[in-house]
Amino acid sequence: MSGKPLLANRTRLTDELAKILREEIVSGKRAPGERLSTEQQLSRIYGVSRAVVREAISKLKYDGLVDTRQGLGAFVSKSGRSTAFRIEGDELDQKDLRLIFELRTTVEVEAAGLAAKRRTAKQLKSLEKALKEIEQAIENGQVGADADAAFHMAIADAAANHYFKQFMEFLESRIRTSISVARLNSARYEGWGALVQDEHKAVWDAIEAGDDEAARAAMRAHIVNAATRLGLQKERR
Amino acid sequence: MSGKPLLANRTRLTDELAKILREEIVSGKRAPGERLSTEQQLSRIYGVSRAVVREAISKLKYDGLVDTRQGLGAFVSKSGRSTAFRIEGDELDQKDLRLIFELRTTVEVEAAGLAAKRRTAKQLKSLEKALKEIEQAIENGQVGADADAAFHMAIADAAANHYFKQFMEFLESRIRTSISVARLNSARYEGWGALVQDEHKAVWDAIEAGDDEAARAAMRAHIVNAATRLGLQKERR
DNA sequence: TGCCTTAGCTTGTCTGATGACCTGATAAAT
DNA sequence: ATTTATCAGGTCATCAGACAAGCTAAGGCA
Repeated sequence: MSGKPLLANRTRLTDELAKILREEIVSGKRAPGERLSTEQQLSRIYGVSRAVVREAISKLKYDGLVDTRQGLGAFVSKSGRSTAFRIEGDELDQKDLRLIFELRTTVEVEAAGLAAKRRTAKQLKSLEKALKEIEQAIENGQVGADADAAFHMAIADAAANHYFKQFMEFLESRIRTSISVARLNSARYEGWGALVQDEHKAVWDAIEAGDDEAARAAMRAHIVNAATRLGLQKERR
Repeated sequence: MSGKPLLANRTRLTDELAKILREEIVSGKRAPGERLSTEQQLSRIYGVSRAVVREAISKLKYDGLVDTRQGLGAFVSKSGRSTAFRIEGDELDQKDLRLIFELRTTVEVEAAGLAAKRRTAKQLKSLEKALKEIEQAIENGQVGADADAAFHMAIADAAANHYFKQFMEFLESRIRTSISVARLNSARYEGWGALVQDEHKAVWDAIEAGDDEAARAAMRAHIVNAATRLGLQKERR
């Protein structure tokens, strides 16, 4: 007997309504500051319960598109812009991945520079530890993706700006699955791991020396090479 | 009687619960893939109604931290990390504002560099138009915040990377209110507007000339100066 | 064994009700 | 007449209970 919706493709009423309302706002159909219909009205208009309406509005409120005030109603917020930075979609195509890598490069390069200037002795230790773990992973023939991520996060720590760290974590986790896929398709060759480790070492040396310009250059080289290895861009220079 | 919460600082139960659950997940207390307590259990545990629990979970689901499946339950998503980048809090203090400015500087500097390399004739026109509008606003004695934002967004357009643009928009809108406050407290003096406009002009010149390094330098100088004017950092150099 | 049914749990949705909060009008006090 | 207190109505925030839809697993039946 059917039982079709085994997949999670069933759209919840809540999501549908949220999508409709969002469209109306971002398209400018509803002006900033304008008051939305009441929950009861929306409930009648779209033929759903008030609970669904509330959850839908809750989403928009969460994104900063609307503000609600008890006893007053819900209003389109002034800015009309989202207060969250999102990267939609599960599977990112090469083009998007390349663009995101561009953003990531920018942030991580600067983070390396800041780390060189600000790193504490303790943070240097963490970096060294991460470096050694990558080395071990490579020796064991593993990919070392986790250790690699730990190294980058240690740099973010040393940059002493938790917004950098949060954003780098976000980007990393967002592209992680796509990268795993790309990694499988990327060519491997003898000495691959040693090459990567040389790049890491260069970044570490610069950070230890407190040379921010060198750290930036080393990190840029590392990420550009990583992108190249993943087939995201042509060889550079 | 009380009736204390006349201010809008009243925290909704929904937000409180969402915050608690979020903490548990990002801190790793709840492992990826793990099943959350049922709505009824959470309802009992935290002493709130199921509707509140549902809205709280809905937020986490929206951020990609949990997945829910009808008849099964709610699960911490595999990555355990958010698919959205947020900056919480309404009023940001000077320290946070300074850190965010650091991130913003990084991204916008690179955007200016990319714009210098990629800008089309049409985008150059848009930039010029925005520049003139700022000039006009200054002549009329206005602050020209909107025109200024338009200029920066035009640069983001020219950078030909919509993730840069989205992120710049996000950061701009996120710190806008805080900046307005800071702006009121910042000292103004004769020739203030002309100085700012000179900085904009320098950025424009470099982008028009296609000189990415000059564009980066000019944008960096502009934002650092802007931060200084807002009292976010000491004079540099 | 292998298929099928069914019971029980969980999320999704609905309904109705109460309390908190805001606005605007009205009544009371000065 | 102006200000202050009170009230009524609308609206969101929260609650409680119920049913529908989807899933799992344990038994029942061939």
